[in-house]
Amino acid sequence: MCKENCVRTRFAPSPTGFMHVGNLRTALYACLLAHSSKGKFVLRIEDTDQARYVDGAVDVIYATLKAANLIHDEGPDVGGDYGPYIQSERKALYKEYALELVKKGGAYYCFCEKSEEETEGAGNADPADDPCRAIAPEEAEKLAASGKSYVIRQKIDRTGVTTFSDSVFGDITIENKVLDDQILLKSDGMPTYNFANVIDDHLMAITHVVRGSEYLSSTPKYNLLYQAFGWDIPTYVHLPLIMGRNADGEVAKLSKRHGSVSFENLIADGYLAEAIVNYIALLGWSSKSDREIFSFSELEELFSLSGLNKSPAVFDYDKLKWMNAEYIRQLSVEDFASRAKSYAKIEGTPLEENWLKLASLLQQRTELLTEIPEKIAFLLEQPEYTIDMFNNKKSKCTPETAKDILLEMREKFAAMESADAEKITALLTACAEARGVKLGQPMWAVRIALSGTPVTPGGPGEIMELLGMPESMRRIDNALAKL
RNA sequence: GUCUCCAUCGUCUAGAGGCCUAGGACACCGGGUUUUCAUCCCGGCAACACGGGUUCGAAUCCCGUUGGAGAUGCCA
Repeated sequence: MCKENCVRTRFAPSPTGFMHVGNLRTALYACLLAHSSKGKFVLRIEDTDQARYVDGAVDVIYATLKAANLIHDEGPDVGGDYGPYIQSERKALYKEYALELVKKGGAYYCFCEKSEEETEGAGNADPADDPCRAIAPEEAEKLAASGKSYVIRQKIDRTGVTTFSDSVFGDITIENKVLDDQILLKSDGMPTYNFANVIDDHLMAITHVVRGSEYLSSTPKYNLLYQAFGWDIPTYVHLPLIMGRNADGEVAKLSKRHGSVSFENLIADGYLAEAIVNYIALLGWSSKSDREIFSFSELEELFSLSGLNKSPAVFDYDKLKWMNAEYIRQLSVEDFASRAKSYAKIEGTPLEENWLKLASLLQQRTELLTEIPEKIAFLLEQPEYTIDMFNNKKSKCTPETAKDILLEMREKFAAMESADAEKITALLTACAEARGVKLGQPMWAVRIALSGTPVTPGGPGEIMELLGMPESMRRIDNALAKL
C-alpha cells in the first residue's frame, strides 16, 4: 500500500465524446508513471465548459481507458478518498477558493464585458489597465452581491520573472510582464480549466502533473497560483506534441484533417487496441533499446521519465499499420477469429460456420481488420473474370493448359466424397508430376476457376473446403464453359 | 507582433566529448524461399539544419542564424 510519498498522477480529460490519441498518450504515460512506482493513477472529469457538454461522453472515456488497459485507481466510477472526481460536482469548492484568493490579494473581481475584439497582434494588453483592478474589495463585493455579472481574475504582479523546472524540458524562465490576469472563475460560476486544475491537483494530492507541452507557457501562472495559496508545486512532466502532416507537407498539432485521430476511429479503421497503445507509447518515449514491441506489463516495468523526448513527433500511420500486423500475427487463431469476426461481415452467410478455418488463413495476411471483407468477397460471390486470367507467366499457365488441367481435375474431384484440402493438394501435386510441370501450374488453373481472383488467402484446397463440393464443382464447370 | 520551446535518415528514434566512416525500426527499392498474395530471410537507399566558438578531439558543450511548433480564450 502506498502511503505518504507515493506518486499520484491524474488524467483529466474533458468529455468531448471522443479520445484524441494525444490525450490517450498523456493518460498512458500518467498511468505508467504511477504504476511503475506503485503509485496511484486518478481519473478526473473536467466538464467545466457547459457549452461543450456531450451526452454519453464520459462513457466513451471509461470505455477507452478500459480498452486501452489503463486502469485508474480513483475516479468517478470507482470512487476514492479525494472525490468527487467530476468538476461540475465540485463547483462550490472553486468559488470558495477563488474568494479566498481575493482575500489574500491574489485575485480580484472584474466586471468588464466579454471582450470580443482581440484581433491579431493583441494579447499584449496591460492588465494593470484593467479598471476593475482598482476597485476596492468592499466595493467589488457589494457590486457582485447586487447581481452584477462578474468574473474573478488572477492578479499578477508584472514585475520580475518566474522560473520553474520541468522534468522533461528542464528549467524555463518567463518574464512576468507577458503574463495576463487570467480568468479564474467564469461569469457562470464555473472555474476555468487553469484554475480548477490547480485546486484539484492540490486537493487530490497529485504529485506529478503529466500534460502536453502546450501548457508550458502558462505554467508560471499555475505556479503563481500555488504560491498565492501557499501550496507545494507539483512535479511537471510536459510531453512533446503529437503532430500530423498536412496535405501541403507542413506539420501541425494532430487533428482530424490528418486522418483518424481518436482511439475509437482507429479501432473502426481496423487497428487493435494493443497496437495503438504500443505505438503511441513510442511517440515521445524510448526504452533506449532496439526493441519496439512491448506488452503493457513490459511498458509498466520499463517506463521512466528519462526516456521522454522533447521534440514533437509526427504520427505515422504506416508504422502503426506495421505494428498492427505484428500484433495480429501474435494472436492465437481463436483470439484473432473472435476479434476479426465483426469486421468480416459474414453473419448469416455460409462462411460463418467455417469462420475459424477462414480466419486461420486470413491471420497471416491481414494488416488491418477492415481489409478482411475485400479479401473474402470472392468466396461469397465469384467476381466476373475473363479467360485471360488463366495466363500466368511464372507457372507457364495458359487458357489451353488450364482447360486441360480442369478437365482432368474435375473428374478426380467428382470422385471425392467431400472437400479435403490435403487430398486436393495431393491430387494437384500428382497432376503436376504426371505432366512434368511445376505445382504452380495446376494450382493456378484451379485457383482462377474457383475464385476468379489472382490473389486469394489459401490455395485451391482451402478454397474448396470453404466453398464446399457443390459450389466448387459449379465454379469449375463454369470455368470450363468459358474455356 | 510578443513570449516559450524544439532541431540526427521522408517518419519514429539510439547517441549524454573520443566506442560514430552515426545504430535500430517503418516506408521505399532490389534479391531469395513459397501453390497466388502475405509471412520469412538477405541486401540497398537515406540524417547529425547552417555559421562561429570551447577542446588534442563535438552529432554531443556555448553563442548566433535559419527553420519548425506551441502559447497569447469567460476552450480544455
